[in-house]
Amino acid sequence: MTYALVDCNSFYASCERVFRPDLKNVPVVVLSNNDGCVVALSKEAKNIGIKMCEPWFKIKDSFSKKGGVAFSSNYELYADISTRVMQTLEGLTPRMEIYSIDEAFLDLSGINFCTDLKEFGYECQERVRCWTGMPVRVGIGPTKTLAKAASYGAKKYSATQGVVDLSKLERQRKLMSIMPVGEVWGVGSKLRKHLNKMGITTALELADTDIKLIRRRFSIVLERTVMELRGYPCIGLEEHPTTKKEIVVSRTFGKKVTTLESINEAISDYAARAAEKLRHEKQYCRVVSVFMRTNPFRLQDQQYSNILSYRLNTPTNDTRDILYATRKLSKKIYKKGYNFIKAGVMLSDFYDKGIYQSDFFIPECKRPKSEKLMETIDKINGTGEVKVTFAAQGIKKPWSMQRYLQSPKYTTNWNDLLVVR
DNA sequence: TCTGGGGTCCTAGGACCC
DNA sequence: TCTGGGGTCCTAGGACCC
Repeated sequence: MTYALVDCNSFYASCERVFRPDLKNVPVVVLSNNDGCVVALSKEAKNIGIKMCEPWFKIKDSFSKKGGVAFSSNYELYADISTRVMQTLEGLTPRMEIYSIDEAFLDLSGINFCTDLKEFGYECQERVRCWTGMPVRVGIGPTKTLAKAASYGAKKYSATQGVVDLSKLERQRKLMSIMPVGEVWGVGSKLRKHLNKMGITTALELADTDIKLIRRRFSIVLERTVMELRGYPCIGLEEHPTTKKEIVVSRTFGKKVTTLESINEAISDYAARAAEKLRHEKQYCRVVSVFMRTNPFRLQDQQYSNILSYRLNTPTNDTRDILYATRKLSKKIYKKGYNFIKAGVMLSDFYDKGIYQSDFFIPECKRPKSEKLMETIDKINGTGEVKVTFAAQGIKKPWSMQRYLQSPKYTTNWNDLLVVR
């Protein structure tokens, strides 16, 4: 096998730059919801010492003084640019897997017979840059884990100009010998600490560790990672997205919420969004859960966190059924006298349409014309600004998130089209 | 004042069955 | 004196990913 991992450089920050060429060479950061903390940063921002996940309020002043520019998250823009990048890549290979909003695995089997793989990598870069304005790097290897490692090398060492080919064993071992084990795909902070204690600090040392020992001390997951590092593919290409097993919609509130009424509004809003996602998956759910919690960073506040589930008699994807369940649940777990900062809705136990075991003793109560109604709502809400909502979702939504620094939706809203004077 | 959101997979342990 | 063995299913929790 030969895989290529195509990875966008500082994806969100690069998206902000696509329509703002003046930001070239300027430190750029993108913030999480409510302008909470840094979730993406350009190379220039890294160079002036900004770190991933840093709370914005702590670095705001010094960052602006150094000439940096910050943006609130603009997911409409990022999703659209992502689609363009993926469409461009699809033209370069017969088989590919969209792995995340900013990464794709390409199957290069066969391509290595017609062209030099490194050359192919540069062609990829050039085409994506030309067609979408997005800078990418390309890592190539015989397994997905090695392709990931190659991408790490391409990011870390500028001499590679963003393309690394690990087809050859000696190249694999050379890079792995200088790659910290924590950078390996599948090794997180907990595993890293554990491995370090055993004296394993580089990717190469992990690759050379006895496989039986790995299986005994850890699990089959790490065993696969080790085999992949040795060049034996254990993780295949997933071309077609699988149906989801759960759907979560949760948000931190723009400001603290104390009354059941407001928290109910927020939860109903998330429930409606979750139901919409469920219908998009063409699935029906049987279990609905609700959770809410206070702000753990406010040590002076009384803390409370709870989650509760409700099992419906019949799987549904009708927003009204889900709203009924979430209303019951939030009433049960809500407690007076607490400052809530976050809540969420979770849907699980999915079924395909009409395929489920119904209860012998409880008569089914199907809502009339449910499908047509939901379809119509989704259609209206999918077209633009005008939204049909349920009364429970509230009107003013004082709890909704705050985004003070958002860029225009250049590619998805007519009013936000770029104007050139 | 102020700290994100959305997923998957694996394992251990308990309940329960014959 | 002495109390088995084998299996499934479900759930919670932990780890990882972007």
